[in-house]
Amino acid sequence: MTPQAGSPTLEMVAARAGVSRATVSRVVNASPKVTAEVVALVNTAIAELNYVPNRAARSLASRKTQAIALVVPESTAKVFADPFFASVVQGVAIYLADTDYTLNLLIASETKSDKTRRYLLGGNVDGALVVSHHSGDHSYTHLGQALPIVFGGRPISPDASAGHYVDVDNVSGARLATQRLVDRGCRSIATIAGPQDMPPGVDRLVGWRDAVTAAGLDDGLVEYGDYSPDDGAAAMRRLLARGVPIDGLFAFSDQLAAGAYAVIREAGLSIPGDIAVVGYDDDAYAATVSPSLTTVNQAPVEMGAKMAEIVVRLIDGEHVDQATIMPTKLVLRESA
Amino acid sequence: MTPQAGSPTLEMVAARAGVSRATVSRVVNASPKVTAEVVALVNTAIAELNYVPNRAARSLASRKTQAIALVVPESTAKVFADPFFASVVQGVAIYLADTDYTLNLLIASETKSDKTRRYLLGGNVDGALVVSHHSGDHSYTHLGQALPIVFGGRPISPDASAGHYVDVDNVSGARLATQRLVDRGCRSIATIAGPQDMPPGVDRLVGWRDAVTAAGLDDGLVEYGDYSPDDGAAAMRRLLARGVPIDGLFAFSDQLAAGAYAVIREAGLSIPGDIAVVGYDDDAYAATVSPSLTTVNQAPVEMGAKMAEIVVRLIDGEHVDQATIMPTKLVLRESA
DNA sequence: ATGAAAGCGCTAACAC
DNA sequence: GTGTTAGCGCTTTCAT
Repeated sequence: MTPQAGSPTLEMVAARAGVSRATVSRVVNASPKVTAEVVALVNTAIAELNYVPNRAARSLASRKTQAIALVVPESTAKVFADPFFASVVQGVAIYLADTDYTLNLLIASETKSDKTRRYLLGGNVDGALVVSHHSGDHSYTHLGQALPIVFGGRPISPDASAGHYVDVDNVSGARLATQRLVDRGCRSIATIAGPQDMPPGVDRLVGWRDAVTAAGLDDGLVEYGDYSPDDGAAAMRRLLARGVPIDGLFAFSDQLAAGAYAVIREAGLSIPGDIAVVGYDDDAYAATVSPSLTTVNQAPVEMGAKMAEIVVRLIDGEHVDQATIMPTKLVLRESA
Repeated sequence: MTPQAGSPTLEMVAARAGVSRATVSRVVNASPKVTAEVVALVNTAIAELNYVPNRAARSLASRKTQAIALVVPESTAKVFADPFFASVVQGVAIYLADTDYTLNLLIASETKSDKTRRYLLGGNVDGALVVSHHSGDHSYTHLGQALPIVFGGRPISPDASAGHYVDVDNVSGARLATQRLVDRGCRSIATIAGPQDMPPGVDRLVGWRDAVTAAGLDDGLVEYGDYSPDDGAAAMRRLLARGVPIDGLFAFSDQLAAGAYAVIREAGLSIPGDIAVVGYDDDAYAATVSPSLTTVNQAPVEMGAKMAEIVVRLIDGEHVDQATIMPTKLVLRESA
């Protein structure tokens, strides 16, 4: 119980176990070529001393940081307000908690984006994860040459240099949602779509159109909005104003559906009686609202975990496909 | 433009600037005693070489990590699903982005809580932040002796050893909410309270009671729930079943209020006409629902920033009061 | 004000 | 299988 300044070092463990520092290092790093007896000896010393390896020293010597950066563009700072991204972060963190990697959370403000760049290139991390609202915002794409990077969301135009990414299958998610409407007998299915300048908006529209035309229905009932309840309400109003009867609605987000709900009620129509509706995201609102909303769940936690799994494999030098698409599932509730 | 393996080192900068490594180090660390000319010289070399100091080496030599851990107990993994915590995390991250500290996000699973402990004590970080749903869960409290720690949320029974914490003023938040009801003329104000085994629940009840009794009203209209919409609905049903007229309701969370909304409508009562209601949290639901919900905003982003500010000051050896209480504000909307 | 030199705690050849 | 020996890139006395 000799009082020691600071924490015990590898050298102290070596002394106590009566072996060399190299051997202790081997044990700590689970090298296969160390006698079982020696391993036991060393582990005992480690336990007695309550030894914890010093990361800085380890990184310096091994030239590995055992750290992974999670970059969140500040414009997307609401990321955390968005349950989808919050869950992605959670998935990443939980996955990494089971590895020896540490997670460095970075808020990359636009103004000093090269502070982030320097950080990533400065040898502070072994790899990086980038999540953004603007899946097109791959301003870090070219860093992919310098260190393993995995993006959340598909780049606008995926080319060879776009790097690795994990995306959600928006096309089939939307198709699933719309098919549900078809299956329950809807014959006039409208959609409140999102902006067409970003992949999710484009893909979901494709999915909706796929299902609608496959069923031999009209694919003209489209109005656009920007994922907010207000936009959803406005779009629904325009849809109703067309004068054509509508018996099914697919909204590109639960928030958009929220706005539509209000307008449908105002019009004296019932859900799902007169109009069945399906949303997208499976956010907190979906389960809470009345009637509860049938919606598409994108398994964001799994997506985050997958992203983390991929950087780690990339760091280990493994080959990983450029694109990884996560499946979506339909959550049936009362609205459709 | 000599091709160099890896990134430029301090030594290379020194060579290029024609000074010693010590001098470069001084410039990098903004030491006051270096001639302006030399500083300029060195900075030029740094810029030309695109030099970025190696963190590991720096930590090893200085015995500082320039990193702060943000610990999130896994039981609270839904933290990210909870807008309040998500915002706290955001506040922390944004604050630290402006400092030289790096943020290490840790999900501490109960099962291997000492992996976390070892990490914190292993010299990996200079300080730590702990946020938890169970503000009573201060299982890391005693680590406060070993390194600066700041908790989010007040400990069950704050004593000298409880360490530093930042909390929201739940008492006055609840008082504010209830007073609003009093001010608009409600004479029979009920509350759907949260569990009384945690500080927020206790404090908000105190605040409600304060305001209600100060107005000379009955303080018996209390029912409990666990912050979910379902519990809110059940509690509201019990409240209505009492047979006493109610014209005002204070719910301990917006989710609780969501449940109450449904029941109030079922009963054919209007909001705020028959019953005015005030929630707590100002979550996404509050603004979306109809009528929009008057609620208490706890400024979670500011709370996160404050926590970060405090650890940094603690790390710098400054004295900081054990408790820091953040103010809350009432957000007026349609429901009250 | 600047330089020389001695490590910080660990890993990684290379010997044995 | 285990020990020896160099560093990894930086900070920091201590001289000058």
